[in-house]
Amino acid sequence: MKRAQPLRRDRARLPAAERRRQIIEVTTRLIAERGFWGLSMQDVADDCGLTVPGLLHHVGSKDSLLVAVLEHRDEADARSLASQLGVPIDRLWTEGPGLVTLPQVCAALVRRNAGQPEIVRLFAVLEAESLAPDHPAHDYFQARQRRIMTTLGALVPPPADGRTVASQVVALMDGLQIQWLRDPDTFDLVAAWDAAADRLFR
Amino acid sequence: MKRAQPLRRDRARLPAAERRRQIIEVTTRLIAERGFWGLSMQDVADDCGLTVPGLLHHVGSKDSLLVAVLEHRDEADARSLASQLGVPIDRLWTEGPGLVTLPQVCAALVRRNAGQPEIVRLFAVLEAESLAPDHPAHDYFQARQRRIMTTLGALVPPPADGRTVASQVVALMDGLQIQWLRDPDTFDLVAAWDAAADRLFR
DNA sequence: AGTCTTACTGAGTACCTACTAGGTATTAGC
DNA sequence: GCTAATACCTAGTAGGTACTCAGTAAGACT
Repeated sequence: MKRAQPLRRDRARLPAAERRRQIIEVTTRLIAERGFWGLSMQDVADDCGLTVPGLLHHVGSKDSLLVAVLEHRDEADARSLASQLGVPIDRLWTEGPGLVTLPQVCAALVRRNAGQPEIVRLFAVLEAESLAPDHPAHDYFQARQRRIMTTLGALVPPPADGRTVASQVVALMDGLQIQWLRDPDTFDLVAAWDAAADRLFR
Repeated sequence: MKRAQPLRRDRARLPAAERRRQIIEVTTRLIAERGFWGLSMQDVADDCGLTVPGLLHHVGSKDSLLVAVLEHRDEADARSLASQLGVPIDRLWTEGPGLVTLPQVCAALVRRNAGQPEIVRLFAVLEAESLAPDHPAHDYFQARQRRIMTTLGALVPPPADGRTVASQVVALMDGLQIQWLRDPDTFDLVAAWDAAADRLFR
């Protein structure tokens, strides 16, 4: 992580990996602002300090750029969540009961999200946009929802139905996040979640 | 309300009011599918069986078309909700305690929404898109959120904090609706809400 | 120093964007 | 049946869209 922002306009030829990281970072921000339909390759290229064909050289197409952004996020999120809970990444989802509880995971998730509003907005916008079946991220988000429901549901102790609880937890988190994003200065996401969690978990 | 769907392609000259209704109906569907950034006047015109200038003759501009759609929805929703609760429209929000309870309003809302997935999607997509400050519906949704919080919060009995509860209720509804929209065939919105409401309201 | 790889550009394609100006033709009122 | 209002069209503007092709030059390897 060197300086990412003060990019040089005058002929900055970067190694592919670094340029790709920059492109994904910029795209993440722009999708959060305008959605995927509203994203233009021109804008991405401008913010990276290169031309549109130069951008396409790295990402191939607009659709595959979106996929790259999503995959990058999932990877980073899993890594961060694991370290925040003090659990090795490969044990994050495989272990069912005992290792971590659902309230713990949620608290960690919310606290992480509270620090990166742009990423949260990216997912909020794409989550809604991708409801349309022909959206390039439609399948991705459908699979993601299934994955989240099963993995979170597995953390719920037997008496209650795991999927139902997971569904409510996810709904509440998503909804609170949107309210927070609309009014980030006066709405305290962490406090709102903790209050809601008190009600939801018995 | 005559037949709205089988529109005639061959020179159908409609009175302004009727054409406007059709335009709003079509636009509602298309925004639900693609968002506002992804909406094109050409598509709206095509689905109405007229040209783009013909469309602009009625709505003026793309932005004002969006405003018209939103205003139309609010109006229709208020009317429907009032009749579903057996309350006159003007008394819907003005009366605080006693007339209707929060769980009642929520149950009515969810049941109505369960019957119009396209409208729900319209709001889900626009709600996320309009988080960006330069979105034409940004102010509208900010005002809407404030309005909903105060009016729903006023229905909560004194011991609890109205705005907090309202915030949780709205979050849960929004979140469950998205999950439902992603999987409308197997996800039962009304059942999911009733289960969640049981947990949330004591 | 020379070769190979590759990050990147300039020019161009085919098409879509919202929107305007000015006109036509259908309808409503008298 | 005439006139006025208006629903709608054709043509055009100025600009944006993703993407392709062929070439240039910077860096790495030998």
